Amino acid sequence: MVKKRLEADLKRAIEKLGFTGTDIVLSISPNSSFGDYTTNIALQLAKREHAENKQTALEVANKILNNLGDLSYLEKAEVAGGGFINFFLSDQILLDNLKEAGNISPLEHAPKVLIEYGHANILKEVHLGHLRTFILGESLARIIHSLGSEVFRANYQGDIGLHVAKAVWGMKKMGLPSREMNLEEKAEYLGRAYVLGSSDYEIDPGFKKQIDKINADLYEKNSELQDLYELGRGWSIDYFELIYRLLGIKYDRCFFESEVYEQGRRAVLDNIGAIFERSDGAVIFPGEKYGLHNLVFLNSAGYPTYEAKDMGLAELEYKTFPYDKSIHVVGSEQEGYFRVVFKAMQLLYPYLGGRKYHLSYGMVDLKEGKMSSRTGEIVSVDDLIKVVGEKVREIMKESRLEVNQEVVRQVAIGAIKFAYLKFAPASNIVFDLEKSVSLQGDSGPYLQYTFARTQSVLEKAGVKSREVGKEESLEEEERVLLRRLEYFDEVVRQAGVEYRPNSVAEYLLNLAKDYNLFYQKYRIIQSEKEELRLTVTDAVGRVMQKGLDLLGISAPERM
RNA sequence: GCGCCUGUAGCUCAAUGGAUAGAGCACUUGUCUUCGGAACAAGCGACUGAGUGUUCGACUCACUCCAGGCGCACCA
Repeated sequence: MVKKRLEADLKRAIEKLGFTGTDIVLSISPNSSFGDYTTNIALQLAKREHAENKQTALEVANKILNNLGDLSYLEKAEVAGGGFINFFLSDQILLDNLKEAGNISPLEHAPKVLIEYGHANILKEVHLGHLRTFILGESLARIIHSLGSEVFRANYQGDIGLHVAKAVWGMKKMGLPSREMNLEEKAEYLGRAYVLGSSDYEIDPGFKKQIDKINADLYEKNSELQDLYELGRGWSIDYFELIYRLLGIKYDRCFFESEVYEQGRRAVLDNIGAIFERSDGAVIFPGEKYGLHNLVFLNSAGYPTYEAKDMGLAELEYKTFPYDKSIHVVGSEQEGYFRVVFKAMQLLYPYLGGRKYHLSYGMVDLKEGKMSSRTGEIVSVDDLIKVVGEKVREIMKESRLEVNQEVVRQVAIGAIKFAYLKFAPASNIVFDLEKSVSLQGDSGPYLQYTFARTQSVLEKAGVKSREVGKEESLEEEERVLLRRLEYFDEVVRQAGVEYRPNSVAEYLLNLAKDYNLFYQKYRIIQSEKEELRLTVTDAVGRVMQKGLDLLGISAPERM
C-alpha cells in the first residue's frame, strides 16, 4: 500500500522540521488535478505556529516538500491551493500494485467483535424495516471480519412477552387452518394472529385481562395454550431460517428472550437498592440520577421487561463470546433506550464498560406512510422479493437470456441489499416499492453486470499469463482505473472503522463507472495493449467480487 | 414540556472542517451496431431550511429560529 509509505515519509519530514505530536491526515484527492493523495498538514501546522515563528502555510508546505527526500514512487509532489501538498503517484507503482488489487490489509489491533443484528420477533411478519438490520448487520460483519477481526454473529429474538401472548390469543381465536400451509403462509397467518391480538388488547378491557393472563401463564410455562405457543414458535423459527438462507446470513448463535429472562430478573432483584429501585409496585432503574430517564425493569406483576431481559442477555453473550466490542444494530428509535440500558449494564457488569455500541440506523418508511406490524400495514419481505424478481425476469427475457432461477434470485437479492446499503446508516429511507429497488444506474445489478462483463471478457480472451510490461504509457481512463483500484483497501478500512458499508457501496459504483467508460472507449482483446487491459480487467473483476462479497451480494459470472 | 436525530437539484440520496457541493432517477439530445445496451456521452437542474457567529477555509462546528421525525414508566 503506497499510502503507508507516503505517510511514513511525510512524518519523517515533519519531524525533521521540528514539529511533534501531529496527526497526519493524508486523504484521497478530490480530483486528479490535485494528485492521488493530498494533505492539509501545512495548513494545520501554520495555524499552530503562528504566534512566534510566523510562517505561512505556503512556507511550511514548501519546507516539508524540500525535506521529503527522494521519493521514487512519486511522479511528483507539489504545493497548491494556498498550502495543500498534492502527491502524484508514478504510473509504474500503480501498475506494480495491480497484482495486489483486492487485498485488504488487516488492522494492527483488530478487536474481537460480537455483532447483534436481526432482532425480528417471532410471530410477527418480517417487513421492509427489519430488512435493514439484517442487511446492514451482515455487511458490517463481513467488512469487520475482512479487517482481521474475529466476528461473532448473534441474533436476539423475542419469543416470550406480551406480543407473543397477543399472537397466541389471535391464533386461538382464529383457529388453525385445516389445510397444510407452506412456511410463507404460516408466517402470514401468524402475522394476522398478532394483528388480531393487538387490536383486541386495545379495544376490550376484558380481552386485555385475558391476554395478560396468557402472558403470565406462558412465563410460568403452565398455560393451557402452551402447545399452541410451541407450534407457532416452531413455525416462526423455521420461517426465519428461510429468511436467513435467502439473505445469506449464517448466525453463530440465535439468543432468545425465553432463555435469558430468568437470569435478567434475578440480576435485577439481587441489586434492588444498589442499582435498581422499587417504584409504584414495579422495579425501575433510576436513570434520572444519571441525567437519563427512568425505565421499568420488572413490571408490577414481577415479570421482566425487555430491559431486564437485556441484562440477562448481556451476561450470556459475553460468556458465550468474550468480546472487545459488541455492536447492536438497532433502529434510531431505540437510542434513548440504549443510553439507559447501557448505563444500567455498566453498573451491573463493570467489565462491559465501554464495550457496548449501538449502531443506530434510520427509519424505513413507505412512500405511502409508515409501516406497522401491529396494524398489519406492511410490505413483507416475500412481497418485495416477488416484485423485484419479476422485474429481473422481464429484463432477462427482453435481452433473450436464458432465465436461470438461481441467477434471478441472486440479482433480485443483490438489488434489494444494495438499495439499503447505499445509504448511510443514520439516514432515514423513504421506500418506494416500484422505484427504490433499481436494476439500473446506481444499483446492485449494475455492479453485478459490470463484474459479469469483466468475466466475459476474460473468458473470451482465454487464460493467459498476464504480465504487465514496464513503461506502459497509460490512457487517461486507464490511469483513473488504476488509481481507483489502489484506493480499495483504505475505503474498506474506513468503512469498517466507522461502521459505514455505504462507503464500500459508493466506491464500487465509481469503480464500475470507471470500468464501463474505459470499456466503452477502448478495445481490449486484440488491441496493442491487450496484456495491460486484460490485467486491469482481471483486477477490476477481483475487486468487484470482493467488494460485493463485503456487501453480502453475490456476483454471478453471467446474468 | 424535556432530550436526541434530520433538513443538500423536481424525486431518492452522497460529500474525515478543505480546493469548482457529487451521483442515480426523471426530462432533453446523442453514442452504438467485432470484447455483454442491466452500457456510454452531453445537456438541464442547488445562494446546502433561515439567520448570526467561530475559522485562512463551514453542508460539516457553536448559538437562535422555522419545518419534519423519534424517544421520554410497567410494550418489544
